Amino acid sequence: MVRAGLTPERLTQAGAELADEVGFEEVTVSEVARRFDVKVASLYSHVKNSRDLKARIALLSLEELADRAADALAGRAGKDALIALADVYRDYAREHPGRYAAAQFRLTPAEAAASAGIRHSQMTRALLRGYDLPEPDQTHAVRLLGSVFHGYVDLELAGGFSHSAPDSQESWSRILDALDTLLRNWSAEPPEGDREK
Amino acid sequence: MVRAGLTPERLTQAGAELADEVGFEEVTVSEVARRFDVKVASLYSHVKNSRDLKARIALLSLEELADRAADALAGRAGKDALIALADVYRDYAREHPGRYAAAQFRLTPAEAAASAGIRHSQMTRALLRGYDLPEPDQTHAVRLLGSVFHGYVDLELAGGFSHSAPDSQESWSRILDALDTLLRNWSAEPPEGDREK
DNA sequence: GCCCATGCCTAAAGCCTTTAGGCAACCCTC
DNA sequence: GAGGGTTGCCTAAAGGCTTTAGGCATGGGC
Repeated sequence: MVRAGLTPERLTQAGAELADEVGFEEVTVSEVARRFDVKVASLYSHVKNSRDLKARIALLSLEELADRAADALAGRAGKDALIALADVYRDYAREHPGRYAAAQFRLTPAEAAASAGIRHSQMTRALLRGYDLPEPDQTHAVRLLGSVFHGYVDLELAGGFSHSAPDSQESWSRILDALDTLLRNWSAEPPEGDREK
Repeated sequence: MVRAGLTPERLTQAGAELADEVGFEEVTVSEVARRFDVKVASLYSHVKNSRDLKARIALLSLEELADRAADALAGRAGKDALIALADVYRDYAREHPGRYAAAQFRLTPAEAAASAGIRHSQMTRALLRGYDLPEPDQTHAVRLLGSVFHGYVDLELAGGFSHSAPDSQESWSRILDALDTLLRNWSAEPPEGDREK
């Protein structure tokens, strides 16, 4: 019998495609095996278990996303860069919903440390150089941007903004405008926290 | 043999507790049955299927969250209200991670329409009354707040901000300050979109 | 006190995961 | 080019979750 030529990479790739088709949660070792026309047990020499397969898909997705982000950021700065980066996340999520969901997979600290996750925060930091924030604030801003990008994309994917005016693209643009303004005026704010609670 | 007294409500409640213990994804009809010391098949007279159970947990969580939000908002306005509402989401997610995850469950449009999801957007809108935004912008702002709250809480829960300075509480406060400023100056921005792309 | 409805049970099929052990195909060496 | 070892996929099997079908007994109502 002809060998199927399974490798962790090919399985991961197939898993990623499957994720985009049926949703990341529905990715199953069995279904991947079926797609290679191979018995399920065969996959277990290439992948530790179901969780391992999913983690690999997550790592692949983070990598792809980081590559796109790096591309988008090249040669841009300021608001231009902000919009470009934001659109990378949003577009990726729309093109590859399963992979995007995979990118949210809970990796172990060790896996996370070795993942492209690092590149993502580095790129956000690079982006923020254009806004010139002092250090503690830069981290706050990184977290803010991460939250908005992730939160918006996630809600949009969940169907939160569909079929209700104004359309999502408009909100997205307006929100990015607002973030740009916010970042440009970040320091020019009420001197210190007069926060309650 | 003594009857266990199963009802959809008690099953949902048990499911919610289970979710907080083991994670929403891991909630299983079998495990809930085990907790009632009852055979699995018995649950199927009270709950349509696994998906139905999860949807009920989602609805319960949305309801609880909305109740808390309503409480927190009562008698507050402006930044005070903003912080109170934001903290409701964050605190709920930290106290009940499983339920919080459940609140993100993809409901059908019909279920969503009948859920407390509506109350959530209404409350955000109520909160924004304190900032007095004209209509299209109000919707944009609702979406922005939803994105930040959801995004931040989600990333924090995923462990994104743990073990790295500055601590998460500080970023959270700073981000809410920034949002307040942003909302107060929302209209006072660059007249019209000079956005590219 | 009887009777029916309801509630939980047994049984069973289907699908997924994971491990163990086996045979055959491939590659490398002689 | 043949032998031999390694690697790759297979069969077998156990265990878990889901879901449906059909049965018996409990418990409330008459």
